[in-house]
Amino acid sequence: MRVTRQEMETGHRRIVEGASRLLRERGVRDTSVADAMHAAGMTHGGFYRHFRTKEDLVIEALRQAFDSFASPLEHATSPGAVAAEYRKLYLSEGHRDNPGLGCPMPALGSDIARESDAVKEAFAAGFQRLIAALANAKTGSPQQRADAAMREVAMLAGAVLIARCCDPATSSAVLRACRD
Amino acid sequence: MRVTRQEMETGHRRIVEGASRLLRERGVRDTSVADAMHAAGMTHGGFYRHFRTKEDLVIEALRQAFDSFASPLEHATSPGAVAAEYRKLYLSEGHRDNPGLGCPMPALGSDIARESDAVKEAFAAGFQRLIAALANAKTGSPQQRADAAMREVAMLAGAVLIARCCDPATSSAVLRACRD
DNA sequence: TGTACATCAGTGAACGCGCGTTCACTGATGTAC
DNA sequence: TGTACATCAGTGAACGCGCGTTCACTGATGTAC
Repeated sequence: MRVTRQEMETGHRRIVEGASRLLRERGVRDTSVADAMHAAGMTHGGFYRHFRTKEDLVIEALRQAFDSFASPLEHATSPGAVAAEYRKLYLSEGHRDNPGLGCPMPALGSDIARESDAVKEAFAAGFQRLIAALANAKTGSPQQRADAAMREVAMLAGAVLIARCCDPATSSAVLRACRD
Repeated sequence: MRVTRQEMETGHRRIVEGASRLLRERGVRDTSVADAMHAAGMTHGGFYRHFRTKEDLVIEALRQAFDSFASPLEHATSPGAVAAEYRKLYLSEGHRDNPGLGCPMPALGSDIARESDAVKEAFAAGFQRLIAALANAKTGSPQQRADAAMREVAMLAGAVLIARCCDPATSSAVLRACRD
C-alpha cells in the first residue's frame, strides 16, 4: 500500500540510520538488505524503491555515520577543550563496546578497504571532515596542523581497532596507553 | 587417494599459508573454505581432514600471518635501527597496496572484532609479540616502553587502515604525515 | 623383506540455508479535470 | 470542493547463486604378521 511522500522520506531516513548502526556492528557482508529493512519496520521487497543496489545503501549509511560522529566536533565553540574531550570519549571502553554508534573507521575500515571507489570516496570525505575539525586544536602551519590531526586520528582509530580484537586486559591497556 | 604423512603436513601448511594471504586480501566472510583449498591445489571436501571448522582455519592463518609479520622484528640485532626501518616499511605504499602479505591488524581488525574469543586470543597474542619487540627500541621503564610501543603500533595500524579506505591523494597524505 | 589388510587423505555430489535482486500484485496517494 | 484514475511505496513469493558442512567412495599408505 502506497504511503505519503513524507512517510516515504521518513522511512528512507530510518533505513539509512538503522543500516548505519547495523553495518558498524556486523560489517558489510553480515548486514543483509532484509536486516536493514526489518530494522526500519519494513520487508525486504521495498528496498529497491529506495536504493539502486546494496552498495548505495552502504554509501548513504557511511555518510550518515560520519555525519553523526563528526558534527559535535565541528559545532564546538572552544576547539581545544572539545578535542581533548573527544579523545577521551574515543578511547573509552564505552566507545569500544558500542561500535554501532561509534566511529566508522575502526568499525568498518577493513571492510571498506575492499569496497568500490564510490564507497571509499564517502569514507575519505568523512575522514577529511574529522581532520579539518581536529586540526583547529593543533598549532603550527596549516600543513603541520593537518599532519598532527592525521597522526592523532590514525592513533585513535588504530587503538580502538586493536582494543576490539583483544582480551579485556590487553584491550584496556591499549586504550589507557593511548589516552596518556 | 591417500597421501603420505609428510605430504599431508605439507598440504596443511600450504592451506594455512594460502588462507593467511586470502583472508588478509578478502576478509573472513569473502574467503570461502573452497577458496582456501583451491589455493592449496585441493578440493573443498578434504578441508575437514585438516580443520574442525572454518573458524579453526582462521585462527591458524591468523597465527601464521602474525608470525611472518613479527619474526623479522624479533630476530633483529640492533632494535633501534630495525624499528625505524619497520616503521618506514609499515607506512609505505607497498604495504598499503599488498594487504595479503602485510600486517593482519589493519587487514582484518574490523572482521576480527566480530569473531569469537578464540580468534581474538590469537590476535592478542600476535599483537603482544609486536609490542614486546618494538618496546626494545623505546626508552624508560618497562611500562613506559610498552605504552610507547602500543601508541606507535596503534598509529601504524590506524594509518594503514585509513590509507586503504581513501582516494590516492588522501591516502598518501596520511602515510606521509605518520612517517614524519 | 613380502604379503594382507585396515586406515584415512582427498574427491565430488549433496544438504539446508541465506544472500541480492526481480516481479506481479495491492491499495492508498497524488493529480487532472 | 468532488470525482475518476494513474501512480507507485510496500508486500511476499520466487530466481539463481555460493556458502559451510556432510558423506559415500577411492585407492595409496601404514602396519601387523
